[in-house]
Amino acid sequence: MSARKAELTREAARLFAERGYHGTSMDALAQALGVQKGSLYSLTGSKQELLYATMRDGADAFHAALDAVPEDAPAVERVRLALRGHLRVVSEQIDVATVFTREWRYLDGEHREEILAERRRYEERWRALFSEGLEKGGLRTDLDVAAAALLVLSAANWAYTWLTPDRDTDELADRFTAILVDGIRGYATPR
Amino acid sequence: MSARKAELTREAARLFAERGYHGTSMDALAQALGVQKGSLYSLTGSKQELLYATMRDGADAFHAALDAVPEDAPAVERVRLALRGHLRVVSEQIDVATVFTREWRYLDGEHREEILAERRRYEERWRALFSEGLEKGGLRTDLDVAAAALLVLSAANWAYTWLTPDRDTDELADRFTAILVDGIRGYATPR
DNA sequence: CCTACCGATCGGTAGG
DNA sequence: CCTACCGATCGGTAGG
Repeated sequence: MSARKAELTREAARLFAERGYHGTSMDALAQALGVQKGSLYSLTGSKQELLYATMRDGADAFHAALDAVPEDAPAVERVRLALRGHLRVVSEQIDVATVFTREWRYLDGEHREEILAERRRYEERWRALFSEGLEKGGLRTDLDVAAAALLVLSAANWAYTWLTPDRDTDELADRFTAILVDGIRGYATPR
Repeated sequence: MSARKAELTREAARLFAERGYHGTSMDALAQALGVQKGSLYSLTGSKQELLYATMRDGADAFHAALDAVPEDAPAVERVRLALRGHLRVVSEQIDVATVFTREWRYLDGEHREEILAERRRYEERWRALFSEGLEKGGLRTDLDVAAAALLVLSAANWAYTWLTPDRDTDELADRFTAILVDGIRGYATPR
């Protein structure tokens, strides 16, 4: 992939994140790159293709973050690292993460099905984090695994709306984990 | 407001939620109502006005839900009821909640500022729930109030993507609260 | 990478 | 609520 094409893909992600897919015209995209609209079509086949490229980047980044979580670590530790990984992707690739999280519905045809499958698989892997923790021990035995996974992943999926580059995402992930692990109730809990 | 105008607003919310503001044409909206496009303009001044009407409905519904949380209840109970209220709005007005949560950025001018202020105020009220709980007691004294509010409200804000009419939202809110209150760690915590 | 263009569709209006 | 229309813009293409 040429440097120019990479530039186009990056700029497309930025505009799709800022104005939405349907709110971004090929003309605006061309202006952002300093060329005429027609010139874009030597670098990409269509606007849809640019959306799909961003989606693939997002799916790959989020799955790679989960791949880095060690399988043999304690359950609570795995959740902490998974959350760190997710927030790090959002922070370092905010445009890609935003488009992946919010604009997937504007994909057409097979690409839509493919990305939807990636999203489902990602959620599935998060649920496995909790269900494996329950099996191997480390999580309370009466834990509602589905609800716990839904709670954490929901918070993670909303992060693109408030994460700014200046925030320490690792520390924030650890704060979330601390709340999630020991709760908010007001009496001493065992350390 | 005539019944016909209410129908238009409802249908606009539905299409904005399904296809996004920029992905919904006035022609598609007219078709959904079984009239010609030009006829819509006797019921509304513009497409923006329809977006704004939906936003107002959303802001009013979410704030009304928080109004119903008693001020003198214990902190944990207030969080539980606030979460119930939020999820109930999402469940009962899924289209309005979706548009309010996801499409506010496509509002122009003063309406945009107004709705943004409503959203900020809503978040502020959630944070107050936690900070008041910390002051009056009921929450652990070492709680990171900002992180706790961000965690819960983030999860709530993502709910429009997975809440279906068949789910018992009150029960789900209670499950979330249970996890949040006592944590997920695997040893007995005091009841 | 540009110029010039395609048919289709956009939000909105006039006049009835 | 309809018909007929407005200028602007849409994604995309041809030919260079």
